[in-house]
Formats: sequence, structure tokens, C-alpha cells
Amino acid sequence: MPCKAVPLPEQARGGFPYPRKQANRAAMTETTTLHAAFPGHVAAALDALEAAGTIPAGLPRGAVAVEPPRDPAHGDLATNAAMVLAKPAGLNPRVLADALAAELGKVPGVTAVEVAGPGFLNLRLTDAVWLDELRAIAALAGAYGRSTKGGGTTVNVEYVSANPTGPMHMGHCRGAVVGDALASLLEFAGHTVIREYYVNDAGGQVDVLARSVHLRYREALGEAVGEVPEGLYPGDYLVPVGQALAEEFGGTYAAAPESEWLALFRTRAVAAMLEMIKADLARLDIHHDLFSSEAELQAAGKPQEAEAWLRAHDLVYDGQLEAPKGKTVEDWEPVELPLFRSTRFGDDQDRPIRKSDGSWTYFGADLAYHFQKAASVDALVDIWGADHAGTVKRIKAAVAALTQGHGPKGEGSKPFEVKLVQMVQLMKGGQPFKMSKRAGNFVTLADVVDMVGKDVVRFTMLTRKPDAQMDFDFDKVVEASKDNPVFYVQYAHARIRSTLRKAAAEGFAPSAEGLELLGDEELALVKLGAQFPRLVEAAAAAREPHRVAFFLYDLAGAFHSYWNLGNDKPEKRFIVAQDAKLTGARLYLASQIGQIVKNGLALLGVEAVEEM
RNA sequence: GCGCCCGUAGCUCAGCAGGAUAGAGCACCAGAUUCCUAAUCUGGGGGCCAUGGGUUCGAAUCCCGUCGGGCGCACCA
Repeated sequence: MPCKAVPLPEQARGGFPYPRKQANRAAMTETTTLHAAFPGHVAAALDALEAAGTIPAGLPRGAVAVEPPRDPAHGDLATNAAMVLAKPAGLNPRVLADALAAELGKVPGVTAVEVAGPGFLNLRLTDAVWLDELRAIAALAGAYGRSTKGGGTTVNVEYVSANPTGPMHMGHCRGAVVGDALASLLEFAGHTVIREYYVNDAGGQVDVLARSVHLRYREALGEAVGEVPEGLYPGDYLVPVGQALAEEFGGTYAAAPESEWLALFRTRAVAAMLEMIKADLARLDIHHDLFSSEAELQAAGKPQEAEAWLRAHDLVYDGQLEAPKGKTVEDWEPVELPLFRSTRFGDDQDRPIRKSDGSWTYFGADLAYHFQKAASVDALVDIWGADHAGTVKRIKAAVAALTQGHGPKGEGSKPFEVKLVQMVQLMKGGQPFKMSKRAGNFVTLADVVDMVGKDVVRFTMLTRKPDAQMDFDFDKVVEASKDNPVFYVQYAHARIRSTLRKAAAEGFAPSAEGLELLGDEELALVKLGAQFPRLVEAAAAAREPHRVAFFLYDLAGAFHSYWNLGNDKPEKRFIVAQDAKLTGARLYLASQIGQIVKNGLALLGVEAVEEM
């Protein structure tokens, strides 16, 4: 469908004033990490083979990987290049592997190249290469692991976006933490990130909120309101909102018709709820750059513009919805509504953008909202709860359409991903705990954070992949908090810091002077730590911050293991009083491992504590 | 009925854009502390990666079917 002739509305280009943040640039010294260097070496070796005519030019190298083998006995790095390229090159993997091995053997720091298994190339590196990496960590410090892979492109991450009808509860928690950690991760991986919260302040739920507040307002004026009627929010958190309105307006709206106060109360109530939500998020150290209001979006006429544009492209038409299948709806009757042709982009059904009363559906406004967002950034990521999974297709369809994509998968459109975080099953003493905002028996996020702490909540939410359901048992998390992995990781950092303090008191300082004294056990720690930059890039690309948490757990485990060698063998301790040079080198190692832990925890928003 | 997600050790979960012998924690068993923080560590048992096909040099990973669990399925948000 040709839709390039009609330009986008101006507003969609300029739109909201998105704050442009400076892309965080890594300290661009000469310092290169090993992980960044070796894929380049492999590529250069392949170039050399091309130049020599061993392999044809232009082979697709996308599948070539350079990574540490799972089994350390296989060396320090392995590449599958020969296996992947053998077929397109029309060569026996073995022949190609041998040729590549000869090239890679010339790379400085490579001591051995072995062809193994079906055609893996296993590289062994000199200790000096790893010691250089250690120096690189020291040089880069807080920037170690930072990547430029994102190329400075701007990514908008929308997360939380809870309805402003009450405080944050535990159901919101996972998306909040995952979204926030992802935003940090993307920043670290070289993107400019906008953290955005979409405020659904225009729908029916906020009218309910306004009415609920009106009740509290009358209550504050001395009226006996009794039980909060069915259909209104019963939570106590609305009491102070009602009181504030009573103080400000006295009895003016007590008996007035709804039309006189609804809009006012809605505005006030939403503002109060947003303040509450911001405070709740602050407890988790979550701070959005931008709160976008659905009501303002509508007031500014954005949905109309989107509709007009879509109609001009025959992507919105007036039609009838099909009756729902597979379940009977009592009072279903066909109506004609403006429908977006989401089926053209892979959805099962065309979707209404306005209700029969002419007002916007959630989707109609959301579509315009995404139109806005897409206009000013390079890529969009939404973090949604799995209960909204059913609406993913339509919004993806909308973004594809509005950003000029074509085909069932929106090819050519603005990159847009919806990451679903699965439900958190709240448990109490092994029993499921049902929450309902309407019933008012929900567990607030604030309560839980106060109980177990920000770090526990954040880390716990990041210790499984987002697309798996999880249980969150209060009793377990509170009681067994010492078994919580977050302490294990924090402890590693605290131990390191503590050791450095103690060493300083005894006159020792980290020093790169005697690094060659470090042995295999120490180098194993370096090798594990050196994977951090690689991990950051992979986690960012997959939009999976939980990988950082698992990596840190592994790194902490390796550190604790090494530490305990010193229990039986005093000569393995960090501080070896009679050998200042060795002590300096080990402290240097410890310091760098601590730095990596700290950098990783920073991405997760967890404190790297000095002591425990 | 349809769509999306999940199914890996007794339990809770990892498994790095398919890669070499599938890992960790908890629980269970046996050990380590006059010593840099034992909130730690060492060792042991325990798996048909739900299941049946397919793709290929190679599958827990990708594709299809089946079974089991979760979420959603008119104008709600």
C-alpha cells in the first residue's frame, strides 16, 4: 500500500518535548578490553584468508562467535568460524580451521591454536593478556563494561505506567524493576535512554477515582458516608485527598451535581495519586525522565491527527466488530465503529479506536501516544504486564502502520518491542495471596520495600527471566533474607572493600607491580570477570537485565571460593604480610573484581555496600 | 474455540542470538572457622531437558503436533 506520498503530521515529528540526554560516552582512552579486541582479530584473520584467496570474499559472518568455552580445558577463547563458514566457503571445516588457525597464531598474546571437535578453534592466551585486562579494568573503573554498541541511538523505555488510581502494589513491582534495570543496561551499552511513564488519566477508571475522592471529601466535611459503595475505591489512601479538597473548597461541591466537580476532582485526585506513585518508585530508586499524560495527549488533539492520517492511508475505516468467539457475551450487539486495520499487520481482528459515544478507546489514545514517541526516538521498548499480552499485536500493528512499515511484521518500521513481564504470584506462608485494588486488600510496594529493603526487592525481581512466572513469598523473603542471593553478591563486594581497608591499615596498597606473581587461581577470577563487557552487550541486545544478576552471582561465587583457599593455606590470602609485592598484586586483583561487582550492581540499582 | 508465555534435579530457577560431558541455590548426607568478615567454602547423591516428529555437521535452544500450567479474547484499562 503506497503511503509515502502523504507526509506525517507536523506534530508527530516535533511532538512532546523529549529531553535529550547526552549519550554517556565511555572514557575513550586507548584502553581496549579483550572481549572487544578478539572478534576483531578473528575478522582480520578471515580478511587475510580472503586476500589470500583461501575463502571467497563476502561470506556472511553474522554467525561467527568468539567466546570463552564452557570447559576451561578447551582454552581461553573458542571460535566456531570454521564450522559456520565451511559450507558457504565450499570447504571442509577441517581445512578451513587449519588455515584460520595459522592466521590466528600470529595474533600477539595467542600461545596456541588447536582445532578441536567438529571444527572449533581453541585459543590459548598468555597470562600477560589477562593481566592487561586487569589493568584495563583499573583504567576504566566505573566505565569497565560500558559499550558503544548502541551507537548513541535513542531508545525510549516505557515502564510502570500503572493507573493513577492508587499506590503501587506488588503486582507493579516486577515491571518497574525490570524496566528500570533495562534502561540502565541500555544506557551502559551505548544508547541514549528516555525513561517514560504513560499516565492513563483519561479513562473511566479515573472517573471512578474522582467519585471515590468526592465521597472522602464529603466524609471530611462531616457527612456520615458509611461503607464505601461497590464500584468505588475503598482504600484509606484517598482520605487525605478528600480532606485536602475539603479544606480548599469547603462545602462548595458537597451537594453539587457531578458535572460541576468531576473534572476538578479528577485532576486533583490524579495529581495526588501520581505524587504517591512517584514516592513509591523513589523507594526503589526509580525515577522517570518523563510522565506523559493521556488526558493532555487527547486535549492536544493527537488521536484525531493519528486517525486522520490513518484514514488518509485507508488504515482506519468505519465497520462492525465481529462477535467475540469462544465465549458468549450477554448483551452483545453489532455497532459501527472506526476500526484500525490491524489485521494487515498480523492481528486477528481490526480494532476500534473510538467508542460508540465518540470518545477514544484506550487503544485509540495509546496508538497516538506511540506515534508521538516513535517520532522522536530511534527505538521503542514497552514493558508490560502479561495481562496485557492480548493487546500487543494491535499496538505493534499500529506502530508499524504509523511509522510506515509494510507487511505482516511491520518490516521497515520503527523498531518497537513489547517486553512482557509475567505475573508475580504473591504468596504468604506458602499460600497464594490474592490482591484486589477494589477490595483494598492489596500489598503495597512501599510496605514490602520497608520490610525487606530496596536491594532485596530489586535483586529478587531480577533473578529470573521476565517471561517466566514467579512466586514472591513474603514470609520466605523476610525470614530467609540471609539466603537471598543479593547478600551473597553484596558480601563479595563488602569483603573486598573490607580487605582493602584492612590492608591499608597495615601499610599495603593495591599495585600492578607484581602482577606476574598471580597464579592460575587468580587468573581464573580475571577470566571470569573479563566476560562482563561481553555479557553487558548480550544482555542489552536481548533486553534481559536478569543476565547481569546471574553473572554477578557467579562472579561472587568464584570470589568466595578463592577467598576460602586462604582458610587452609595462609599463603593464598590476599594479605601475605611477608610478601608486599604479592600482596599488592592480589589487592589489585581484588580491587578490580570489586569494581566489576560494583559496576554490575549499579546496572541493577543495587547498592555495592562497603560492609555488612 | 483462538492468541501469547511457560514446562530443565525433590523444590526454586540459570543455560550466554544451536556448539564440545546440561549448571546453581535450597533441601538431604559428610566435612572446613586459634586464620584477610563462616552472610563463606569443600565433597557426595540426585535429570528420557513434558512428549512425538522435523530441520543439520550438532538441538534443552529453531519449526510442527500432542499433553500440562499461566495470562488474555467485544467499545474496560
